[in-house]
Amino acid sequence: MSEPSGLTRLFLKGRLRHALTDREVEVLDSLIERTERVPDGHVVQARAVEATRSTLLLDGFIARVIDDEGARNIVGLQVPGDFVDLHAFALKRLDHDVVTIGPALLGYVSHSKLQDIVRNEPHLTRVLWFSTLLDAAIHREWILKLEQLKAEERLGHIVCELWHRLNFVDLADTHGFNMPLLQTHLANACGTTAVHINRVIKAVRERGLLEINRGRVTLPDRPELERFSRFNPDYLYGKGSLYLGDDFKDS
Amino acid sequence: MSEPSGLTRLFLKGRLRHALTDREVEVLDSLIERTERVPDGHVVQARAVEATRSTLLLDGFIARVIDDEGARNIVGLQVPGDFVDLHAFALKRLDHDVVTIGPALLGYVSHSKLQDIVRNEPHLTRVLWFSTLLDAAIHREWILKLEQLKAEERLGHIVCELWHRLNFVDLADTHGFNMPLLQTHLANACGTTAVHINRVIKAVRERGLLEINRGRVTLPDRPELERFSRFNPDYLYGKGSLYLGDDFKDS
DNA sequence: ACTACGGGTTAACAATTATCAGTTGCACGG
DNA sequence: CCGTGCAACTGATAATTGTTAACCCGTAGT
Repeated sequence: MSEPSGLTRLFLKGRLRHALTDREVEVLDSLIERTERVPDGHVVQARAVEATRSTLLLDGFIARVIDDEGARNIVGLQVPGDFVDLHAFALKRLDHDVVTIGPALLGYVSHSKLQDIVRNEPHLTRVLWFSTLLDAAIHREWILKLEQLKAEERLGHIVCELWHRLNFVDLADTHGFNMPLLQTHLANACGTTAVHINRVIKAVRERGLLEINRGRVTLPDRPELERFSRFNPDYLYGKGSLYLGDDFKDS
Repeated sequence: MSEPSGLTRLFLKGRLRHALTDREVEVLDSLIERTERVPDGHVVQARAVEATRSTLLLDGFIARVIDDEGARNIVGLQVPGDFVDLHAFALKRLDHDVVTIGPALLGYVSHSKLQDIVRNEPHLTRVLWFSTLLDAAIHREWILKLEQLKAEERLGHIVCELWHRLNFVDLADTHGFNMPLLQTHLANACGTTAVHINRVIKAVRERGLLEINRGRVTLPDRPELERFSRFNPDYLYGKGSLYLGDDFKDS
């Protein structure tokens, strides 16, 4: 089950992974106690329930969801390599649900093992901390997007973000990427309605910037889409971005 | 300068502070190396600049700001007791600016001292981690608010949030609270324009739910405003909330 | 083959919010 | 005292988005 390649090989790939020593990578891999394949709509971690483990997303997509009077609202998305509820380790109970979109492969890490990391591995602890704050940086960009952009730009923005995040883990190609999100999900994540997102998808397609069908997203002219959506990938802390320096050489 | 009461006495007050031992409180207080009074608009930590210290907000208000083509957009607010750029310790460089709104009193903590904490104080480390994730939880609620609510409800929501957060640190009273935010700032944080927020303020005032003038916010009927704004304070992880259990007794 | 269903699509109309172009009121410096 | 500047406020109009109510089109099941 735990191959030489390592179950955690996508964790922070394209970001801070290079700051990990070989030993730390081994420690990380040894954390995963069990993997599980789960179906669409599986609740990985429910809000308000005391968490005793955290989950690495090995394959598939996951949404952070907050219920608001019956409606399920997406407040975040996760892609393979993301430690989807690592923050449940520090928070103990989440304020939201973590739910799969489409089937997914999960790897579980008990909090007692994380506890050992915090006690014995200061550098690794800091890297784990970093990874939870990466989500917060993405949250902030979503806030900006929702405050500032109109629906067409929001759609472009989220698509660009997904492309970059998938590209970090080698799941995107120059022409686009695969994803299981329905128009409903995109609408939800863009703070608009299914009807409107449909119009918007059409409009952006007619600009020649974006194709979405049957789980496949095509970006005929990504640079132009990024310009159009006022997208700048720096906030993703990718290698070479403005915000990811060489500051992790030291402990 | 460092009184017996302690400069960090507001940190996590009303939340996890009770999980700290007396010794840990002492350690925390010893972190503050220097305090400084700064004017309105002071940049506490600039984006993309390598951070060597973090800042505790002792008095005043602070905004998290992202520039987008000249416009400064507020993506978060901080109140006294908040460790406003603690996440710069794990991230090293921030994706946004941290800026005072009105004059403020700051307390500085060097990252080398935080480094010592991470090495020697696993429980305190986890509490600090918790405090950064609290901001992420607030980010998520803002995302929900921007996705779901209309301007009147957004305004009510942000005001309710501020009341609760200030109440944790004893800076709110039953009738309201003081704050230096202008209508421009509120508009910004609600993802709307100054013109529109002005109309919205008027409308909510006419409902008898809210008064805002000259830095004073009055809430004649807070429970009703919370209902109106679909506000539920659980996400603030206050004592007694659904999400803050007794899970921190252990290390 | 027929039906049910979920997701995508469209049109007409209504509600919300942005934009533009001001006015008012107050505080401050000269 | 006057002028300047900033914040608050307002009206008219345009743009964006929401709502409602459909229809289309595959796929799965009977």
